[in-house]
Amino acid sequence: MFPKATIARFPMYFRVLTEYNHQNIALVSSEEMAQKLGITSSQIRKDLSYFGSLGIRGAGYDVAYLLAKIKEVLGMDKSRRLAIIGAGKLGLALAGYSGLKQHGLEVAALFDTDDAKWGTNNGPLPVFPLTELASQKEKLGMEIAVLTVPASAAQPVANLAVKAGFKALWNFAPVRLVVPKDVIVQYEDLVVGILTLSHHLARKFG
Amino acid sequence: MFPKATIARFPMYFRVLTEYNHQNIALVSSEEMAQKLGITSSQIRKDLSYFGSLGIRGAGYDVAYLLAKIKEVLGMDKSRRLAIIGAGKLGLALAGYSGLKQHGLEVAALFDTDDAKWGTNNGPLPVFPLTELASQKEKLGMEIAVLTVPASAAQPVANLAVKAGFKALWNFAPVRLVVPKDVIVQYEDLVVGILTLSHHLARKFG
DNA sequence: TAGATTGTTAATCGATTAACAATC
DNA sequence: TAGATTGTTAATCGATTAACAATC
Repeated sequence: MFPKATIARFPMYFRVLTEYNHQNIALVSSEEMAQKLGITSSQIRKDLSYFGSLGIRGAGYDVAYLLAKIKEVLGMDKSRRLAIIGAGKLGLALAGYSGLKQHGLEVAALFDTDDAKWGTNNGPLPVFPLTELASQKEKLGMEIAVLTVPASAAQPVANLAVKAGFKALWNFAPVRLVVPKDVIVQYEDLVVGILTLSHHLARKFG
Repeated sequence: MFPKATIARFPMYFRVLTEYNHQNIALVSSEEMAQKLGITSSQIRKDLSYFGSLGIRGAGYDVAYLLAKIKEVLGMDKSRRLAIIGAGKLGLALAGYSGLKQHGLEVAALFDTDDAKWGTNNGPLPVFPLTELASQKEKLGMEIAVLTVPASAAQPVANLAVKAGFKALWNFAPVRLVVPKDVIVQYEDLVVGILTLSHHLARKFG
């Protein structure tokens, strides 16, 4: 629909606009934002233009208005609830990650097959048996399933999430998932970034 | 130098080849890998071609040879040591993340300004005062600094890392860092993926 | 040799950027 | 009106894909 590179930059726009908003700056030009973000002002204007004529010629962009628009595009106008499946280190770290809440995302519960993890001992959030995924989804109104399980468990867990009615999966396991085509999967591969660095180091220093 | 999209796919190639290797499969075609990875065989052949003529016409690719080559490209032939700066939830989760070790990356130590975190109580790895960054870098041979600190601390911490001699930074704080041009920064923005999902949900269901 | 699959070219697709008319 | 900055077009750049000659 919209260029995915454009959508990927919106969180960055959201943050810079939030900052301007806190500083009570009412108007900002694409050039000012570009400088701050290290990209071109053309790119910002083009990205925003996909969603209408959001600025004021000769003046810039109204910070509050643009912020509202960006929240709308990113689905942040409504608080989205997440289910984290896999209460291991990564799952628990994400559960406590403040960046999620700052972007209107709320972890509602964790799930695990390991009964030693069930309950509310691991932090402020409850860990439920994986078998309760479907019922808790309805009860707590969760929309996105976060997969922080070992690679071998990812596909079966994805099947359960699909059966439970989740239409969006955020998958941290390095495994291609097979899902019905009305279900979207976002893959998060943490090693790509650091291996890119490793590649550059190897090129430069061996 | 090489297309960054190509380098970003190499970790995926590494994993699929490791799997073939474990299954004692000696030869594999670009088409077989493509099916498994959900991409085109053209793309695989093109990606690999940047690094030489790595396959055997009519036969495919020698798994062990290609694996060695990919490790070399990604700098995995030598174990790279990481310093994690910021022993919060995310830092500790990364410290214990098995995916790093599986890709030849070794967390050697954590650093924090909070004296309550110093020592070896948080797990198998020591947490040092941030003031020891430079001395421990030399002692432990760390090359990559991982920034898991709050946004407000990111730039000062990056300055310290640069002063300590780190030439590669893996930055989880949503902040553009200013560094000398011989220092590479890889930005990791965890909210991009999930906000992309949120965007799709908003489009489809409101 | 016949069959298979690579490596590479050329075409296509998508994303970025420069430039400027429109307009506040 | 004069100055500024948007929104949009066209040019450029980079990445993907199809097709096929080269060759095992």
